[in-house]
Amino acid sequence: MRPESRKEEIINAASILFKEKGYSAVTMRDLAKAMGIKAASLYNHIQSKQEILATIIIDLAEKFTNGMDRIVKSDENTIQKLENIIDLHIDVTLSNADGLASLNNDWMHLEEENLQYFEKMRQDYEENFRDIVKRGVSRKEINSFNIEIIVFSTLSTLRTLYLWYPKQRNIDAEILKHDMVSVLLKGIA
Amino acid sequence: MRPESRKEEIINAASILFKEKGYSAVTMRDLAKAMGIKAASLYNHIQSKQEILATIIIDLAEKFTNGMDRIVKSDENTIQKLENIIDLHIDVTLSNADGLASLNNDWMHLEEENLQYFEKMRQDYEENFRDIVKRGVSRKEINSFNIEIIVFSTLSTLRTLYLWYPKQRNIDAEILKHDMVSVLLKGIA
DNA sequence: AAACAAAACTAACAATTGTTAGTTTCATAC
DNA sequence: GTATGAAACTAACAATTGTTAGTTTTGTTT
Repeated sequence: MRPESRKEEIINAASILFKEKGYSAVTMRDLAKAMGIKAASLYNHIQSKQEILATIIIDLAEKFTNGMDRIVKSDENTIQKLENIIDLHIDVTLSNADGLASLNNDWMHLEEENLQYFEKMRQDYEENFRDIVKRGVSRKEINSFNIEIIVFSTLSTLRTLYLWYPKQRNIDAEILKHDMVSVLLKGIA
Repeated sequence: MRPESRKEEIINAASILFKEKGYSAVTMRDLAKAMGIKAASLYNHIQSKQEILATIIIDLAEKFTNGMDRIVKSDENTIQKLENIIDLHIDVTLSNADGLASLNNDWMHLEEENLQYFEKMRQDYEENFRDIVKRGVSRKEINSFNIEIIVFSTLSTLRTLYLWYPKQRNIDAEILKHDMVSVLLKGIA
């Protein structure tokens, strides 16, 4: 394991605080106290509070974007693609559950270019997802329920994984993936 | 339609602002500007910023609690109960989509008794939900996937409805209920 | 027109905010 | 042991925060 730089330590501590109270409610003094130093000392390592938020969110959004691009390019069928999307969300959630809270709840506090960049990535992601579902319906690979409802219900479950996963003790990632696929794709009734 | 009291107008305006930026990022001056008055004037109608948040969240949480209590007491089967829960979420979402943003994202900024009261209601709600699913599995009314995953995926979809519903133009509530039941209970693949 | 209540206003407060400037501490390399 | 760079510190700033006190406006009722 590569030792964390001081900057990475600060960003990880910030991720946890942002998850608990939200970006706006966390002060630089809160963050400093969590690190065991004074607020001014943070600025030896980071440029601004905003930079911390942007780092957390943009890095994660790019992981999703890159993962989705790979899946879109692949020549698998619809079910396989959906399974890969579920995998992607589980992998990202396992690697940084804290940061996902900021991505989901504090993206609107990004400034300027980063806000636009994020919104573009999110929109593209949803459109790729929707296209996969659409194609699956037209090929009769999945049931022809209202497409928007399929997209919404699946995506909202995957996006909320970060809230739920940490509460499940020692659930194996592979088992989680398998059961997730079952519930989301095969229904419960 | 009963005319809104000034206090209700303020709370509705606050719900919209809280949805857009979160409780902590909305200042009393922001809220006043949205109302077309000065910040100090708000205090002729409300006691504090905190009172606004508590009113929004507690009222909604009680709607869910009361609805769930009715469903639990009923002698319908598991599928019917789940359908009624979906109905409940859709009804509450239609009646106050803005306020649901605060309930979902800003509940941790409630103070003291209200925070405890809210957390108790949320916990009871989830336990009632889980018990219904458990009973459904043991009676073989629904598939025996991992119960926690069923609870989580269904609940996260229903809880996120408030984000998605306003973007769907003129979708009929009855159609929404029907399709929602199909997707959540019968699966998509 | 006088009285009254509702609802707005101005002015200010004490506390907290993100951030900067300049200085000191401390471990490591020479 | 002295030089160096990383990382902490103290002290302060200008702006913004929720809120209060006291006053004026507005519209309705007598």
